[in-house]
This record gives sequence, structure tokens and C-alpha cells, in this order.
Amino acid sequence: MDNNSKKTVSIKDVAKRAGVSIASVSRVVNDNPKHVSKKTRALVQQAISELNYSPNRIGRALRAQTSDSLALIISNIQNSFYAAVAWELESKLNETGTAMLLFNSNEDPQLQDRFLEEIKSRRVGGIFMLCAVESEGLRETVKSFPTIFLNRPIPSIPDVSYIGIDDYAAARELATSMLANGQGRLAILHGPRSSETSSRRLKGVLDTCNDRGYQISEDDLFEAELSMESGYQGASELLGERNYKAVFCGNDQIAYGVFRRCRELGLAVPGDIRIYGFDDNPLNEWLAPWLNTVRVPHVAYAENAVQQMKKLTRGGDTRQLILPYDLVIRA
Amino acid sequence: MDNNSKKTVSIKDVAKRAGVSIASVSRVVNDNPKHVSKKTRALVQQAISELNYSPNRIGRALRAQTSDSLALIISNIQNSFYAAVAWELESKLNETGTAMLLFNSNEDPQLQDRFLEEIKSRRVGGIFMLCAVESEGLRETVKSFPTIFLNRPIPSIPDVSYIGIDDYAAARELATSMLANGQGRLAILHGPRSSETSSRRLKGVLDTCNDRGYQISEDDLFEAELSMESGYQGASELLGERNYKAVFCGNDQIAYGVFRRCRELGLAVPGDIRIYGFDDNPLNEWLAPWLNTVRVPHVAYAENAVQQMKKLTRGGDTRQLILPYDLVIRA
DNA sequence: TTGTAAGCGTTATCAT
DNA sequence: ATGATAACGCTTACAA
Repeated sequence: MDNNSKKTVSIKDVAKRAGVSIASVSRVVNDNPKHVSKKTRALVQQAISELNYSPNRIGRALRAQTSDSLALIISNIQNSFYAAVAWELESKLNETGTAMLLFNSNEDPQLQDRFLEEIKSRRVGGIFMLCAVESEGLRETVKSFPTIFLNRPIPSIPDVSYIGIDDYAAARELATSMLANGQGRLAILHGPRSSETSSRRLKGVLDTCNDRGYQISEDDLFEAELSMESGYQGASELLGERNYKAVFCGNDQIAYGVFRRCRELGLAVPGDIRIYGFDDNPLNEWLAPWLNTVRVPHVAYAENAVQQMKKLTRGGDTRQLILPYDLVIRA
Repeated sequence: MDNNSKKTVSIKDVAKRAGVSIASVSRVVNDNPKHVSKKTRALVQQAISELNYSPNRIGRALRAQTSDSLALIISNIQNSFYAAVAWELESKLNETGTAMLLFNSNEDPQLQDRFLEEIKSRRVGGIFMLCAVESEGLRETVKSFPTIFLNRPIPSIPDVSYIGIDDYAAARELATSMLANGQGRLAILHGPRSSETSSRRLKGVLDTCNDRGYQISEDDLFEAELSMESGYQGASELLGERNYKAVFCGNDQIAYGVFRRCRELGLAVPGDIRIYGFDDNPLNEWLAPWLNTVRVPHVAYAENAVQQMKKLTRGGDTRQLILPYDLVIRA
């Protein structure tokens, strides 16, 4: 029978029960190098298990001025690739007993800044920015706080830790494959120019087309948000009137929107038109056999991010990490 | 120019700067009913903004014995429907300044128990269990801790707060539609019997088939895990040899796996075979026009969960909430 | 090896 | 209306 009284059990209770000082309990709990006698240790451990004691992390955090938790700010909850990264991060972190706080900035600088304040006031150990937007608070944050940027750098905030791929090169490769396959006209539904990642991808395609003497007119371009809805809208404007043979999309979400529009227009994919995306969220393998894309290594993102964060919180230097990607040509 | 010294600014600094006591600062910060003179208030607010002070939530949490954060334990990070619920919860919570801690139990009772301990030691305000598994720790937790079960009840742990749909009725409706449409043989890839949700769905189909005099043999059943891989495996075993006209799946993830297998077998969906799922994750609308399913109201889940949690933490009573669902017949 | 006590940042109680 | 102070649970000098 548990002595299930209402009070939560603290280090003091354990000390009393074991007949030692709270310092000794603390030492046992933290396996402190300062040796504790076998006898004391046994006493304490006995008491701990009898009382079912587990240390209060709030007390610990207050004392240590840091809590063993990290925060992730994601820019868009709808993007299933981002979701995949988030989940990977969670796995890696919880393996090591670090809790993860989750925030969704929705690409909104003000919201992002609010969250940054929230996070700091919780004495979180560090922040992962999965696609940050430029903001005043962010600029301040990186100065004094372990911060790792994932997948999207902010050019005006240099010298921070960053993990990503070479978006320009990847876009060039994908575009090359696209041009090798198709003969007809080409539409480009790129992401926001304000996103460095999107800009690099766009530049990659355009440069490649240019190199091959391939004509891209302004009319073939559409600046989409990184969403299915926006992809759908872009496709609605561009497709149908002209006879496109391929669509290059700034990311997979946009591509999903395009796919839907093609379905409505009765266009067969890839029969009538080919669709190219970017990111390759894990669901594609199951649901989107028609999608050609660039596989961004989200598992490696998470692994490296966690590792880098560890170093950073120990006072290590910031570091830029460019990981390899894969071309995924499905149709 | 900011006085950007290294120290973080505490209530003490504000008090000194404003020339008042820390008690006064606290009162201003918390807008305490105990009136503060206009003059003092102004002084304090001035100091606060000059120093850019924001209260340390760890100190607060230690004092209050509770932190303004909640935890979500999700059973499977791969399930995109669960992900959708998680994101909705995050939105609703962060609107109110409550942070969300994220954990993935992976349907593992031991891991779940570890997380429950973690959570309690962080003095989190309450827990959302998005598909819990039965475990000793859970049984103890619900006794002393605001806990809300989402989407999957645990029969051996009654009288807890629960939000879900009538899975049995929904399965009956879906099965009815399926039988109305198809003439041929029927396969059932249900979820684990250990999951009450899955069991109810299974019972719903079987009862419906039975009512209509429809023959289901043991050979047409497959107990799948709630994953695409398992759905794929089940489809590999069942499909091909026999000429099924429809597959009923325990959830959408399973259905995705079945879809992939059908593609490999050259079976047209819905031409050769119809696929039925459960949950309707938001991506379906874009990527899975072939999928018939039950739309579980994930937004309403989140709204009600947050609302119910508020009441619960104020000492309110537990409550079971059964929300309406929608049939989604796409093909 | 062990214990005492200071201090982390708050809030609430109790005087004033 | 305001200020001093105890307490929340913990870790870590420092003392013994």
C-alpha cells in the first residue's frame, strides 16, 4: 500500500526518512564525484524508493539557471516536412531526457518574437529555428542564446549555427533532370523571395534554364506561399490556358496544390504534365508516386541539430553545416 | 544603447531601479487587486521597460508549484492525423501563453511511464494523452493529475476526461456505405485489438456485415498495427490471391499502405478495388482522392481539450465528450 | 564523509 | 499603500 498522502515528496522528506542531510541526498541523486559512503548511499536510495521520490526539476532549474529543455519554433504547422523534422527532433531529445517545447510562428515575425520572449523567460537551454523569419527579437536572441537555424538561413543574421542543404545546387540538379525529360513549356511556382531558401531554389532553376537556352518568361512565374492552397491558386492562374509540360514548385506543399488542380483540369500526372517539388516528406513514398523532388535529409537534420546544440550549450562555436541531399525522380 | 551586460535582469533589479520594494514590483507585474498607487505603478513600469524585464517563469513556477505549461503524449509520430491534432493543440495553447511539451510514447507503456514521471517532475499543469496505452504509471497519474484522454479510451481506467467520437457508430456507417457500393469480397485490416478505438471500429464493421448477411471469414481479417508499413504488409498477405472488391482499414495510415500495395499489383483504386479508412487527416483532401474515410473532428478535439483542461485544473469534474464525425466518400 | 546555509526569482503573508 | 521576509526545492561552497 502506498502512503498516498497529498503532499508531493521533496528532497527534505527523503533526508528525514533516511536520517541524513539534504546535501547527502542531493549528492546521491546527482552521483556527485564527492564520495558518499556506501552506507549513506544505501540509506538514501532506500528512502528514495520507499517514498517514490523524483527530483523537482523546477527547483533544480531555478538553482541552475537553466532547465533541461529546448524549444523548437517551426514556421508552419501545415508543412508535413517540417512536421517530420519536429518529430525526429523530439525523438532524439527525449532519448536524452531533454524535453521539447513546441511553438508555431506561422511565418509571423511578431509571433516569433513573442515566443522568443516566452522561451527565454522559461530558461530554456536553447532554440531550434525551423525556418525562421527575420525579426528584431531574433537578432537579439542569437547574441546571447544558443540558437540553431534549420533549413533556412537569415542572410542579415550571419555567423550563427545553421544546418541545411545546398539549395541552389539541388535546384540545378532537379531542373536539369526536368529539362532532360520534358520538351514543352515550363511553369515555376517558387516560394517567397523573402525566404533565402526559396530564393536560392528559384535562382537554381532559372540559371539552369538560362544555361540551356531555355526561355522562361515572367508569365511562367508565380510567387507562391509555401502552402498547398497557394500552390493550388498558382496552378489555377497558370495552368489551363497554356500548355505546360512541367511545373517546378518551391516545395512539396505547393506541388500538392498543383496536383489537385491538375486533377480538376483532367491533366494526367505525369502523362500530360510533370510535377517537381522540394523536401520530400516521408508520406510521398506512399501517397505521391507522381512527385519528383529533392530529398532533404530530415533525420540527419535532427541528429546534427541535437549534437550541435550540445556543443553550443557547452560554449562551443557556431557552425554551418551543409548536408547532402538526394534527387528523387519518381515519374 | 542597451546596457547589455551579461546578467539577466530580475525583479530585484527592477525594484532597485524604480526605488521601490520587490513586493511592489511583483504587485504591478501581476496586476494584483491590492492597489498600487499610480505613482509607484508608473515608476515600476518605467523601470521594467528600461531594463526590458520579463518575469522568470522558473521562479514563479517554484513558488506556485505549477508551471504554465502542459504536456502532450502522442502515441505515434508517424500518424499524420495525430500530428494534425498536436498542431491544433499547440495553436490553441500558445494563444493563451501556455507552452506545450511534446512526447512520443510510440505505443510503448514503459516509455509512456517514463514520460509521465518526467512530466510530473516538471510540475506541468496537465497532460493530454493522444491515444494512451495501458500502463501502471498512467493508472497512478490520473488519480492525482489533470489528464485528458483523446481519441482512445482505456477501459480499465474509467471515470477520466475523454474526448472522442462514437467509433462503433462511425464504423457502422462507413461499412454500410461500403456494402451499398461493392458486390465482391471484402477484406478487413483492423487495428490492434488492444486499442479500444480499433476494437470498436472492428466491431462496427463486423456487426454491420453480419446484419446484412454478409460473409466475413477469418481469412479476410488482418490485425495490423496503425502504420503504413503494417497496412502494406497486410495487403501483401491478403490481396492478389483473392479477388477483393473493397478493403476496410482501421485507420488512414493502414489505408495508405494498402494503396501502395494496390499500385504495385496494378489494381486501380477505386476501379478494381475500393479503400476505406478512418480519421481523415487533412492531407487526404489533396493527396488521396481515392480514399473513403471517417472525418474525425481534430480541430474540435483541440478546442474542447483545451477548454476542458482549463476547467480540470480549476478543480472541475472529469467529463466524457463524444463529438460528431463526418462520413467522407470520395471514390 | 557529512552537514549547514546561502541563494536562485517569485509570490504571499504580515507588519507597518 | 508599501516593505520586509518566509517559503517553494534544489545545488554547492564551506565548515566541521
